[in-house]
Amino acid sequence: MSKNKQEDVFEAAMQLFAERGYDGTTIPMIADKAKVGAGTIYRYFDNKEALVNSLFTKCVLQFSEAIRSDLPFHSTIREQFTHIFNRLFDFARNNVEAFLFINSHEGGYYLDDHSKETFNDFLSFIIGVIEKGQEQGFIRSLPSCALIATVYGPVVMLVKMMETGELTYTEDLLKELEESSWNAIRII
Amino acid sequence: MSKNKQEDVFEAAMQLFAERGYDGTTIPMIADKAKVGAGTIYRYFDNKEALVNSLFTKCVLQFSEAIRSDLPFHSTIREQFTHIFNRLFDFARNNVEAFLFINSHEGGYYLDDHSKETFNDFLSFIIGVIEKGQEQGFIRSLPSCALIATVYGPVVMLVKMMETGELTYTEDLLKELEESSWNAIRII
DNA sequence: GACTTTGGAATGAATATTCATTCCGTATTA
DNA sequence: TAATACGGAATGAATATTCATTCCAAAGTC
Repeated sequence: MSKNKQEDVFEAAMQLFAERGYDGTTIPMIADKAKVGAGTIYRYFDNKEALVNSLFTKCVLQFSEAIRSDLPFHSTIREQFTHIFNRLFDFARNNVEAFLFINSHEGGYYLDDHSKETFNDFLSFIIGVIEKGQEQGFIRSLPSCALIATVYGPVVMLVKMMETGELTYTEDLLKELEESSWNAIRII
Repeated sequence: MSKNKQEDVFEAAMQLFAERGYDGTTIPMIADKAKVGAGTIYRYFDNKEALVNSLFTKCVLQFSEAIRSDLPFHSTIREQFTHIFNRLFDFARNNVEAFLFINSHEGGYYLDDHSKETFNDFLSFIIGVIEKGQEQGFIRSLPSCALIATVYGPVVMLVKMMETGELTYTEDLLKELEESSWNAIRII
């Protein structure tokens, strides 16, 4: 029998939300998967919405931390890009459900202000890096959100493809993808 | 009073599904938005699943047709790429809901074989173009699905951003984005 | 140490609510 | 007028949420 029921609920909810979406997942489904009573979930969370918001911020913070930690601020933009791209992919591969959960629930009508703010804080950090690269003349002068889409958009799809088995991860593939992404945003 | 109720239902369902997802959208919501009675929906569709599948294939076929028509088969790959990229963006901008609906529902557990097949047919066409480009030595030797992710992933995010007002469309932006996408997949 | 008390955690059956689907009286059309 | 389309209330199933009860580990008592 598990010690930390809240963690069990988080884990079960994350898997189900990632797979079936917020509205496609019922509280009994979560309870079953977490092996707790349905009522137990309400000891930890006010309601289903509070659960999804709590889980969302938790995942975003983990994600943010994974990308931001150890960023080589004083290296070249090219090296910073490599760091971020690799961390992004590492996180996505090691936390597939969390990554897919974040992407499929970002923008959901059930997210509260705190969830949105947490996500935007993370985006601001990335935008900062991009703008420094642009000032230094290495990165295309596209709107920063367009550059984020250029790099992040493919990663989301690629991770889904790896999850379904359409695509197999190798280190060489990662290197190719990184180069490809860099070519997309750099000034050539 | 509208003449074509089925079309009204399709339109309302598409908007709601695109915004709130399949499970987050109720039949009464669709009926209200379409200004028909809930029962009327069942005159045209067996049930909610039949509706979403019918709408999905309809949207995919429109999308597919928009991309495939007039493709300059005998021009260079670079020109074919321009054609596809521009058509893709045109379709997405002129049919935002259809485009977002397709992307957020592709892979849904409620899709039937016919829906999946329709979508895969379209993918096969794109893969064909990619492989020809690879044979000719213009396109990176990445798995074709990875190349699709590289081009398509950003478009999905960009269209969402334009929808929320984060990003504003201009012809120059489109040109920049096309160049950026091409740089991502071409052999440099 | 053995026994009792206690308070919070956990449960899952019961309740309240929402939703897909049906049904039937009315309106429209041919 | 007969046939068909329509609307929206009615129905029953599914779902979120509550709550009376059980369980259990730790504290208190002898």
